[in-house]
Amino acid sequence: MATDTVERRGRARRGHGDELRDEILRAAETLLVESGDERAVSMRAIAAAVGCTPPSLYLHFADKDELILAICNARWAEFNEMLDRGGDISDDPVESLRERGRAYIKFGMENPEHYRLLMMTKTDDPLEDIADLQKQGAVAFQHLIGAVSRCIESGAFRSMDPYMAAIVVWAALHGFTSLFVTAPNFPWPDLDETIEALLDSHLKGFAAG
Amino acid sequence: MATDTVERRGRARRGHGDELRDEILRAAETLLVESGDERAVSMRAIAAAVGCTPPSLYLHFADKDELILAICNARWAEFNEMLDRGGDISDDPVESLRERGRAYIKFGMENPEHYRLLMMTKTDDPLEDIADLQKQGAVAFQHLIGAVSRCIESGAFRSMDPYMAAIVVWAALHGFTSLFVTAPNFPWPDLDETIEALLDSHLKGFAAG
DNA sequence: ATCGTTAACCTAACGAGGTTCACTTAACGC
DNA sequence: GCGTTAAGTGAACCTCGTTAGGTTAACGAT
Repeated sequence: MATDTVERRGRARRGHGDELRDEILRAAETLLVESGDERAVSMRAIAAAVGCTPPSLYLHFADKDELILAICNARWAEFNEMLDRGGDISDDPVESLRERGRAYIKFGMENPEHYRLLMMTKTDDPLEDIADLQKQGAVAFQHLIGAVSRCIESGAFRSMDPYMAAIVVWAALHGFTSLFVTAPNFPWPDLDETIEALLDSHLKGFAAG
Repeated sequence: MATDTVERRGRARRGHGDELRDEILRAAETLLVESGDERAVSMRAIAAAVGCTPPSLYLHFADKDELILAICNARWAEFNEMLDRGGDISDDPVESLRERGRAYIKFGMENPEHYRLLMMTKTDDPLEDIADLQKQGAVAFQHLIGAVSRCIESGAFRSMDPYMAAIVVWAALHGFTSLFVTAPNFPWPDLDETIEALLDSHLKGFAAG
């Protein structure tokens, strides 16, 4: 746990106190990604990386949870963007859903620590605190419902409740992604193949007829 | 965080030092279930609940991780038993797989904290430490592969790699369970219905023809 | 130039957590 | 009774999140 203390950053000019906030977020994220371990992201380690003292963090975040939440918010935006880009690849509704699924799993596998924070951390914080987070998650889910709905409307999928179907798809994507993130050393078969099998089976299960 | 200090337990008789080990595990498990929060399970809280001092815990467990691991091991045994009981309900392979799935989700929903520990905690401990745990998880997985294989052999499922298919089923079951455990306040549709939809879609996806 | 105000920080400390080390106490065989 | 030793303490160390209160430097006004 090499607490890399960096030289002290100079004081910000008046009216520019918010600059510290960004530096904190960047440092925390770097710490998270490089260590790959949430426990390495301590308030003290963040402060050391930024070049300030721990109490200074509290000028911008009420507590550690809020700091972590801020990181998550930023990542959700990126996540959503990736998913939508995936969904936009094809005009065919089923192929579009498939690409959305690929993008989902890809994001999780490439950003395991973020995925863990976003999707695998229990949130029993009061609802106001995580309103933004919920909103962004809800957006992702709404888009997924939309993608499924288009498959149904196009006649490719049998008639079914899109909400329910979206949950089933989400469960499958999240299930594989979170298993992989949790146990990367499991003897997974070829990953691309697995992903396709997973998507195949669902799309067949939903197919009309 | 009412650190319920219980009256001090008497010293065990000579040769019966291991009795403390069981008391520790029971106390830790009670603490985990009643608080529903992993953070409430501190070494100090466990010791207080047992009626001994924190250092005494280290007579039986090398560190906290090992203690938690021991709880997991006990629960895996129970989990596996539940799954197999579910699988034994029917002679029809597909229905048997379905019951196995129901049992899986049921266990997770009824034991959220245990499920979180068993299936959602990253294990980058050296492999020796978690060998038992891996073994028990592997047993569960082998049984699942068996259940899927019987579906294929019976002709109910199309010809496919059972290993791959088992992973797909596992991902779906784990996906729903872990989502529920992580966000119990999400507006889930009727749970039984969701479970059936989830299983239906997969079984249809695997169906022969 | 310098002074007062105040935004932007820091020092020191608290309590809780995991863990360790040196020490004590009580159960048993003799 | 008496030594041996299994079975346990007590006090401390270090890290962590967090807070209360003090300090300092950037700026506008004079």
